[in-house]
Amino acid sequence: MVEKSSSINDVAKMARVSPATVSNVLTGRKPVSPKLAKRVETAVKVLDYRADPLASMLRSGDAKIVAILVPDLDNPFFTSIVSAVEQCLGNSYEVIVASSHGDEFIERSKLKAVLAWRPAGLIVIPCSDDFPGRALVEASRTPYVIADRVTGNLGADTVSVDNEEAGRLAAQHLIDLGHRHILVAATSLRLANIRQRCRGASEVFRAKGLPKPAIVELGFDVELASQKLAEWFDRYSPPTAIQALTNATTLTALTTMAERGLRLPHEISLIGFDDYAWMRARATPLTAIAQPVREMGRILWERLSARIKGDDAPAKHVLLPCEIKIRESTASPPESSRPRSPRANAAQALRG
Amino acid sequence: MVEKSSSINDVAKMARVSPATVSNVLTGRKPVSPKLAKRVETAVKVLDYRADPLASMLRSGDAKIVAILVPDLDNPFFTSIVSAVEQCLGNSYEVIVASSHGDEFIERSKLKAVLAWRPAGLIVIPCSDDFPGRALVEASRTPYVIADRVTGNLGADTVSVDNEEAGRLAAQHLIDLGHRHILVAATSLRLANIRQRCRGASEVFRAKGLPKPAIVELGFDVELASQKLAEWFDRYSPPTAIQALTNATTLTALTTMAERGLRLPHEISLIGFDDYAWMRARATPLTAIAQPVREMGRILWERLSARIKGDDAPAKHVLLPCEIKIRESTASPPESSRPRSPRANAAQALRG
DNA sequence: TTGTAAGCGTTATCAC
DNA sequence: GTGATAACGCTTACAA
Repeated sequence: MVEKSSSINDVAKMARVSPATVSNVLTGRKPVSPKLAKRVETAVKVLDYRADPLASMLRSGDAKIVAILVPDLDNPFFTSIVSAVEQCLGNSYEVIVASSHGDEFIERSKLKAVLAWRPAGLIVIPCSDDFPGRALVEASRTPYVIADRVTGNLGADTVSVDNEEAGRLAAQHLIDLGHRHILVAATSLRLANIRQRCRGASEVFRAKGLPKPAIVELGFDVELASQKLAEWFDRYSPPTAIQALTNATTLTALTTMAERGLRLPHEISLIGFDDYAWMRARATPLTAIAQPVREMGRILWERLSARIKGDDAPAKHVLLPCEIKIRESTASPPESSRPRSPRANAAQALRG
Repeated sequence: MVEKSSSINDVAKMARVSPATVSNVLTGRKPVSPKLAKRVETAVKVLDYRADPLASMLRSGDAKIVAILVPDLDNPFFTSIVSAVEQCLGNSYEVIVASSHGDEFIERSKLKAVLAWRPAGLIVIPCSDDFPGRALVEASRTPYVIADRVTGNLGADTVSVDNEEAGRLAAQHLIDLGHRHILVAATSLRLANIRQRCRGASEVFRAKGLPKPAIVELGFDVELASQKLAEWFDRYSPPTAIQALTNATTLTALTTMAERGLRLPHEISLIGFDDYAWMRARATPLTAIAQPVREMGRILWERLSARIKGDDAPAKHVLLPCEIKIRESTASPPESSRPRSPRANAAQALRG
């Protein structure tokens, strides 16, 4: 025997009021006399009633859903954002997640699918700066906030870290340690946030009158990335330090160094991006640029919920500061350093 | 000017048919003559129409949603499951995710919230074996599949890895290398899958006539876990090898070893659980027990979609094999703690 | 095969 | 302050 869950009418009947009054008690949109309100509340408890969100939404146009669209659900940074937002939502909103798999076409189609549910709001990490899907979102008039990747000229709220500063922080640390030959490991310069991190690094070098650091674009394919970095090492002499611009390139740098037996920090210094447990769980814990993920989630929701509540102030662009966690993967460059040939490394390895 | 998105009536009007016919063309529930069908299809294209999923669901009772409830959205294993499932879904279903934060009470409340959306199906990684929320799910008659954590006596489909074998695989490898003093690092023995991994390990030892390995329960709090492991090291003499039973305890083992300056693999061998990029991106890549995550996602969806389609065969319990990735964090135990055998000596000599 | 009309469970409107 | 009643946009009897 299937128990049909009770509807607003059942509650109304039991409380001897009209369904409208039940609705008013529950949503609080209109005042109800305490006496009737109490009757309704007990009926709700007895019947274990909860409003069908679908019917309620169908009528009101306001679905208690926040949609989150990210480029990749296997990237811990993106999932940590999802997690951080989820923790802010409590019981009042559900989360729909979707992944664009880094593809603008999929992004558009997922956007359509997700918007069809008329979510109260949308948080999106676009897979490209121009975010062509934006038109779709705006046509739907769904409140939305762009996270992480931000060109800045879009008319939407954005929440990201101060990428230039992140770049500066790392470069400054490396320069302070005496490094002059730094390799900046980027994923793709087609992303504004990556370019900003590069710019931050370059800026510090220029300010000191030093030549700009080299930049290598490793892409998003893990296998290919290691290969590209290895090729770079072969073509040019290895740098004395690597500044990774994402968690992925941190991993790539580590992989290539492990393959070549280059030891942290004395042969090469490495400064990672993001801050995960595995970066600390090492004989040589990684110095890293930590993004304030929890905080990002919090602000993302703060902005979005403001928009949901009807805030129509001009777009705000929140820039959160990163923090440098200085640990042991960065140190002064080796004495003999300055451009070294791969051969020289063998000699050095013998010392270790 | 706000463009109201077109409804089924607009399509019907443009195609000069009834709304019912439009519905029948789109859902395919009833046959429609090719001529009208074509008219409808072009109208749909012209108006860029998509049925409002909420209205459609309200009427039909079938929401194109798969809900996924996990204990922790910051644990990469759980998010990798979400990701793997998401990739199977294509465009026909949306994903609602929720986290129980490892708390049965929250689990129940999230379950209620999520079920209120009448998802077509539910995938759940319960936070405890008895899964008290189960009653809720069954009362709602939502098709569901339990993943990862499985007592086996629940009347639901389950998909997990062969945990005993996972435990055996690791223990066998360690024994083959000559280890006799192994520490098994578990999160909590209240979880059946963890107990099974333990049992697998113990079994191998018993079969060889060796004393059972020690087991330490580290819990789910990262800070506390390191502390507990450190205490264990202090109380008993450190083992020659650690067999981690989850990705979290792998990290804990690594942290404690780093803190104490214990070097892999010659002072202690470590076999990790799960297989992430960071485990390979090390001077000493980690030997690890890899769970077939993609495959789990695939089977999870295969089972769930079968149930959604009405399959009412008795519950199936799928056990997927783990794979051991032998790398360099495991080696023969150091001279002093190892029974002498020609084979072990040879191995040691090679490593010289 | 197709159209008409009746809901699905809620909230908004508008009388009272 | 409260209660009928009419939508919301769709699917599904049922009639044609």
